[in-house]
Amino acid sequence: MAQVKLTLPDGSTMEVAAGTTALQVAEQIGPRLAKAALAAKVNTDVVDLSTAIERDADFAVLTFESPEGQEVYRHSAAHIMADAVLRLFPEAKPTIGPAIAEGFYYDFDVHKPFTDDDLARIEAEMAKIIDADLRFERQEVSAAEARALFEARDNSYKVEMIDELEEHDEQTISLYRHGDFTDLCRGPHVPSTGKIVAFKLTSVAGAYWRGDERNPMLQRIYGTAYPERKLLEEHLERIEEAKQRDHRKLGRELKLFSIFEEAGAGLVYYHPNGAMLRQIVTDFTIREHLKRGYQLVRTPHLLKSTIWEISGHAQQNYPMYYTRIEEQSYGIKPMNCPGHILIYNSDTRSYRDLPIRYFELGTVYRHERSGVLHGLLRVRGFTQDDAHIFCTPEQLTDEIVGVIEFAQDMLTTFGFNEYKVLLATRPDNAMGSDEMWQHGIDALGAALDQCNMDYQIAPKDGAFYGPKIDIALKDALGRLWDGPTIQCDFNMPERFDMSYVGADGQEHRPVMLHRVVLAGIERFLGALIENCAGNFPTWLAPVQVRILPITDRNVPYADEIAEQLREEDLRVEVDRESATLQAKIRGAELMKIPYMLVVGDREEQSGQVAVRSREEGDLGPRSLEEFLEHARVEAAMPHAAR
RNA sequence: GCCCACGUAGCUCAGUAGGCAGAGCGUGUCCUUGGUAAGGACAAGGUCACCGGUUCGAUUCCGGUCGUGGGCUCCA
Repeated sequence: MAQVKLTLPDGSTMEVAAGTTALQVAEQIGPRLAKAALAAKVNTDVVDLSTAIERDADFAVLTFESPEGQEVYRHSAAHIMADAVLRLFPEAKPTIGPAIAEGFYYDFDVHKPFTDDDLARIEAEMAKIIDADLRFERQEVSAAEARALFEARDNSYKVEMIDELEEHDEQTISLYRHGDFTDLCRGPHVPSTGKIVAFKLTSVAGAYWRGDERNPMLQRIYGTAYPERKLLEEHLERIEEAKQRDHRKLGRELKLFSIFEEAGAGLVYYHPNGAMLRQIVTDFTIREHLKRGYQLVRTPHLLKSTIWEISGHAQQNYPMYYTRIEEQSYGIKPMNCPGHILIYNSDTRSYRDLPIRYFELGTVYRHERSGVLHGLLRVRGFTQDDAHIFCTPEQLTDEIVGVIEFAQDMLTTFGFNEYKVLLATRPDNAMGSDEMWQHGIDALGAALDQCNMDYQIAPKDGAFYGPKIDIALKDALGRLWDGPTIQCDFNMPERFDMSYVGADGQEHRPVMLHRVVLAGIERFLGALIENCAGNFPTWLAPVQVRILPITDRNVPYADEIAEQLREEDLRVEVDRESATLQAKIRGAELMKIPYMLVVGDREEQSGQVAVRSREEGDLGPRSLEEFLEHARVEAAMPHAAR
């Protein structure tokens, strides 16, 4: 019998008889691996363990350790869930059910939404299916056969998917069956339902078919699955811990901000601590912009609606607010670009002036739909660290590199190490010539490469007016929120007839870049709070030092120390409560204040302070000067890493 | 905006099968003046989100509005 040569992930090779299944290969490598095996990877294809290997290939056994293995595992769990749902609700129509980052979901068309009680029943039914250890079997049929199968079940969703597969020239349609449940599915799957050890259905939600709100709303059940009970429990604990870092919870506890129901959804009120935090962040941002050759500008919140007609926002029905002043319609700005363009256009610009970089902490209002509002992460009124760069086509790549580096520096300085970068390309409804688009995309891509950024292409995800780079930050629960963005704009310069005089004495159209680094300050603060769990580094902490007098006798000394620290521009407060030292320490710890200075009779006599740090606890007594030497450094605004 | 769940004291939450509303924390006063994460006593705090309906009577049941949470979509 013919032998085939397999190259394993460690680079070693092994020979097996042609026709050997992936599972048999795993068994030959080792019994433990075979037991943990969920699927296999042959060259670049992820396949069932029952797949026979017919020719030489790169070969890897996939376990739960690998992302692909997790995906297979959870996708199989989704099938089991769909089976359980159909057993309990025979009229339900399964649509799609993929694995996602931390679990899986399945969308069903049902007459009545699922309740929490239903989830428990579905879980119980899933347990039965798992106990029965039913084999997952792959079956390949023609599109016609597949269509007949799902038409018989009156499942138009699956029929629609089969039609699309056919359009994409798929030769055969694969089905996966376990027990009496058969689903349209590319696969692969784990060998049998018994492989699923620990699972939990976490929530029900509405979701539109294909994510389009014009389509019917389906009922989505979310769940997750792990090969060990312990891993599932750890996952659930992680979620609990993440909830402790939720910026909405910390915002209340640390007295940072409020959103008042009676005053309007999505509108933020900063309390003294939050306003201080915000001020430090924006002061820092302004300084960093000035360092990088940006010029500060400032534009009004109201512009005549005629401006929004020129910009095109009015015609596009951009979700903005309008008001009337003496019979004139005004729009409340949802973005700052028109204002910056007016300033640019107020004078004749030469190529020698470019690039021009206008920067503004611009407060904008957008009518975000009620269902999407979320703490500070999605609001209706927010302030952007917004800039517009006007440059020549030749300057474009350098300008983009400058912004990417700026964004990297700022994210690093604020402690964000995890983010996702997307380069969005031309959508179907785009305006502008192919050349312009290609120039923009090339410039963005070249800049990303020059900055050694890992990025993914988001095809057709650009704005209609130009391609863009989006950088997304993660919140406590791992959800992504758009942060820095750099957008090329081929539309506005046309609409506002912008120009500069070139070296040739002719008028030219400048290239325009929209960019935000922190993005929405509100959103940035929300992400910042979650990222550091409210333990702001000393330079950002709204209160840097709290002085804790042990008895009322020591209050005047505490005040004296506070005065000296304020002279040094430290943010200090004195705890005057008639409470025990323990209680005062607890209070300061709960407020996550970086330094506590305990002052009692002993300190008063020696002229010292007893330092306690949030991170390191009791550091013992020292002179005020000694504390200050250290605190001055920590409290100083950093120079962005670069 | 759409689907589901929810809205009781400043916060976290009990409770009322329709009959005068509860706890802990926090706050105030008093006592206590203490040495590195909660000292004690007493007190004040609620049109049970808002508006309407059913009812002898609604915080509780029904409808609407506003808001919140988890999703969908969109976006900084």
